Amino acid sequence: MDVRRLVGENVRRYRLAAGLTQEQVAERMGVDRAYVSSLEAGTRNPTVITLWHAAQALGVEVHLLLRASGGTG
Amino acid sequence: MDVRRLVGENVRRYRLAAGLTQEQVAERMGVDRAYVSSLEAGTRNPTVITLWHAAQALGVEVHLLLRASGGTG
DNA sequence: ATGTGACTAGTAGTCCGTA
DNA sequence: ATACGGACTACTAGTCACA
Repeated sequence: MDVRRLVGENVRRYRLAAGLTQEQVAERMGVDRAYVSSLEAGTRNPTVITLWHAAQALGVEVHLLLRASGGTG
Repeated sequence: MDVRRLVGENVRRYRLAAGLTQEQVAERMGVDRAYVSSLEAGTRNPTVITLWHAAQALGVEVHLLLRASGGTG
Protein backbone atom coordinates (compact mmCIF):
# COMPACT_ATOMS: atom_id res chain seq x y z
CA MET A 1 0.00 0.00 0.00
CA ASP A 2 1.53 3.26 -1.11
CA VAL A 3 -0.47 6.35 -0.20
CA ARG A 4 1.74 8.51 -2.37
CA ARG A 5 0.66 6.56 -5.43
CA LEU A 6 -2.93 6.64 -4.25
CA VAL A 7 -2.86 10.41 -3.94
CA GLY A 8 -1.20 10.73 -7.34
CA GLU A 9 -3.84 8.64 -9.06
CA ASN A 10 -6.66 10.52 -7.41
CA VAL A 11 -5.25 13.94 -8.22
CA ARG A 12 -4.85 12.97 -11.84
CA ARG A 13 -8.32 11.46 -12.05
CA TYR A 14 -10.06 14.50 -10.56
CA ARG A 15 -7.92 16.88 -12.59
CA LEU A 16 -8.81 15.23 -15.89
CA ALA A 17 -12.44 14.94 -14.84
CA ALA A 18 -12.43 18.70 -14.27
CA GLY A 19 -10.77 19.32 -17.61
CA LEU A 20 -7.82 21.13 -16.05
CA THR A 21 -4.15 21.15 -16.97
CA GLN A 22 -1.39 20.57 -14.43
CA GLU A 23 -0.47 24.19 -14.93
CA GLN A 24 -3.94 25.37 -13.97
CA VAL A 25 -4.04 23.15 -10.91
CA ALA A 26 -0.62 24.39 -9.88
CA GLU A 27 -1.74 27.98 -10.15
CA ARG A 28 -4.88 27.33 -8.11
CA MET A 29 -2.84 25.48 -5.48
CA GLY A 30 -0.20 28.16 -5.40
CA VAL A 31 2.59 25.68 -6.09
CA ASP A 32 5.04 24.98 -8.87
CA ARG A 33 3.93 23.08 -11.99
CA ALA A 34 6.75 20.59 -11.50
CA TYR A 35 5.28 19.81 -8.12
CA VAL A 36 1.90 18.80 -9.51
CA SER A 37 3.68 16.61 -12.02
CA SER A 38 5.64 14.74 -9.36
CA LEU A 39 2.54 14.59 -7.18
CA GLU A 40 0.62 12.74 -9.88
CA ALA A 41 3.62 10.52 -10.49
CA GLY A 42 3.27 9.31 -6.90
CA THR A 43 6.83 10.27 -6.00
CA ARG A 44 5.82 12.88 -3.43
CA ASN A 45 4.71 12.62 0.16
CA PRO A 46 2.62 15.77 0.57
CA THR A 47 1.52 17.20 3.89
CA VAL A 48 -2.18 17.38 4.72
CA ILE A 49 -2.15 21.12 4.09
CA THR A 50 -0.79 20.60 0.60
CA LEU A 51 -3.37 17.88 0.09
CA TRP A 52 -6.06 20.30 1.17
CA HIS A 53 -4.84 22.90 -1.33
CA ALA A 54 -4.99 20.23 -4.04
CA ALA A 55 -8.54 19.36 -3.07
CA GLN A 56 -9.53 23.02 -3.22
CA ALA A 57 -7.91 23.38 -6.64
CA LEU A 58 -9.81 20.35 -7.90
CA GLY A 59 -13.10 21.28 -6.32
CA VAL A 60 -13.42 18.10 -4.27
CA GLU A 61 -13.45 17.28 -0.57
CA VAL A 62 -10.01 16.51 0.76
CA HIS A 63 -10.76 13.02 2.04
CA LEU A 64 -11.64 11.94 -1.51
CA LEU A 65 -7.98 12.27 -2.46
CA LEU A 66 -7.18 9.44 -0.06
CA ARG A 67 -9.94 7.07 -1.12
CA ALA A 68 -8.89 3.92 -2.93
CA SER A 69 -9.94 4.03 -6.57
CA GLY A 70 -11.34 0.51 -6.69
CA GLY A 71 -12.40 0.70 -3.06
CA THR A 72 -15.70 -0.27 -1.54
CA GLY A 73 -16.97 3.23 -2.00
CA MET B 1 -10.51 25.70 7.64
CA ASP B 2 -7.55 24.08 9.33
CA VAL B 3 -6.86 20.52 8.25
CA ARG B 4 -4.34 20.10 11.03
CA ARG B 5 -7.08 20.64 13.56
CA LEU B 6 -9.39 18.35 11.61
CA VAL B 7 -6.83 15.56 11.65
CA GLY B 8 -6.23 16.09 15.34
CA GLU B 9 -9.91 15.87 16.19
CA ASN B 10 -10.36 12.75 14.11
CA VAL B 11 -7.33 11.00 15.55
CA ARG B 12 -8.57 11.72 19.03
CA ARG B 13 -12.11 10.62 18.24
CA TYR B 14 -11.08 7.31 16.73
CA ARG B 15 -8.51 6.71 19.44
CA LEU B 16 -11.04 7.16 22.23
CA ALA B 17 -13.60 5.12 20.30
CA ALA B 18 -11.06 2.30 20.18
CA GLY B 19 -10.35 2.68 23.87
CA LEU B 20 -6.66 3.33 23.30
CA THR B 21 -4.23 5.66 25.07
CA GLN B 22 -1.90 8.00 23.21
CA GLU B 23 0.90 5.77 24.40
CA GLN B 24 -0.63 2.70 22.77
CA VAL B 25 -1.27 4.52 19.50
CA ALA B 26 2.29 5.81 19.55
CA GLU B 27 3.65 2.31 19.98
CA ARG B 28 1.53 1.00 17.10
CA MET B 29 2.64 3.87 14.90
CA GLY B 30 6.23 3.42 15.92
CA VAL B 31 6.60 7.01 17.12
CA ASP B 32 7.00 8.88 20.38
CA ARG B 33 3.99 9.58 22.62
CA ALA B 34 4.66 13.29 22.35
CA TYR B 35 4.13 13.08 18.62
CA VAL B 36 0.64 11.67 19.00
CA SER B 37 -0.12 14.34 21.56
CA SER B 38 0.88 17.17 19.23
CA LEU B 39 -0.94 15.48 16.38
CA GLU B 40 -4.18 15.53 18.36
CA ALA B 41 -3.52 19.09 19.43
CA GLY B 42 -3.63 20.10 15.77
CA THR B 43 -0.20 21.68 15.90
CA ARG B 44 1.32 19.27 13.38
CA ASN B 45 1.06 19.19 9.61
CA PRO B 46 1.66 15.49 8.97
CA THR B 47 2.50 13.99 5.60
CA VAL B 48 0.13 11.49 4.05
CA ILE B 49 2.48 8.65 5.00
CA THR B 50 2.37 9.68 8.66
CA LEU B 51 -1.39 9.96 8.37
CA TRP B 52 -1.50 6.47 6.93
CA HIS B 53 0.49 5.10 9.88
CA ALA B 54 -1.97 6.78 12.24
CA ALA B 55 -4.90 5.22 10.38
CA GLN B 56 -3.27 1.79 10.63
CA ALA B 57 -2.72 2.26 14.35
CA LEU B 58 -6.35 3.23 14.84
CA GLY B 59 -7.74 0.49 12.61
CA VAL B 60 -9.55 2.86 10.27
CA GLU B 61 -9.21 3.78 6.61
CA VAL B 62 -6.92 6.70 6.03
CA HIS B 63 -9.46 8.93 4.29
CA LEU B 64 -11.63 8.87 7.42
CA LEU B 65 -9.01 10.95 9.22
CA LEU B 66 -9.72 13.80 6.80
CA ARG B 67 -13.49 13.70 6.99
CA ALA B 68 -15.23 16.60 8.64
CA SER B 69 -16.82 15.51 11.90
CA GLY B 70 -20.16 17.19 11.39
CA GLY B 71 -19.86 17.21 7.64
CA THR B 72 -22.61 16.48 5.17
CA GLY B 73 -21.38 12.95 4.44
C1' DA C 1 -1.41 9.07 30.93
C1' DT C 2 -1.06 14.07 28.65
C1' DG C 3 0.72 18.88 26.75
C1' DT C 4 4.51 21.85 25.26
C1' DG C 5 9.08 23.81 23.48
C1' DA C 6 13.56 22.96 21.98
C1' DC C 7 16.30 20.12 19.34
C1' DT C 8 18.90 17.22 14.97
C1' DA C 9 18.31 14.94 10.62
C1' DG C 10 15.66 14.48 6.72
C1' DT C 11 12.59 16.07 3.12
C1' DA C 12 8.74 18.98 1.18
C1' DG C 13 8.34 22.35 -2.14
C1' DT C 14 10.84 26.19 -5.41
C1' DC C 15 13.12 27.77 -9.45
C1' DC C 16 15.61 26.85 -13.72
C1' DG C 17 16.69 24.43 -17.81
C1' DT C 18 16.06 20.43 -21.15
C1' DA C 19 13.49 17.12 -23.99
C1' DA D 1 1.20 20.93 -22.01
C1' DT D 2 4.03 17.24 -19.51
C1' DA D 3 8.33 14.73 -17.39
C1' DC D 4 12.69 14.89 -15.20
C1' DG D 5 16.94 16.46 -12.72
C1' DG D 6 19.88 19.62 -9.65
C1' DA D 7 20.60 23.03 -6.20
C1' DC D 8 18.36 25.60 -2.83
C1' DT D 9 15.31 27.22 1.65
C1' DA D 10 11.72 26.40 4.82
C1' DC D 11 9.46 23.15 7.18
C1' DT D 12 8.19 18.32 9.09
C1' DA D 13 9.59 13.87 11.36
C1' DG D 14 10.63 12.12 15.48
C1' DT D 15 12.77 12.58 20.33
C1' DC D 16 13.66 14.33 25.15
C1' DA D 17 12.89 16.94 29.48
C1' DC D 18 9.66 19.22 32.25
C1' DA D 19 5.31 20.36 34.03
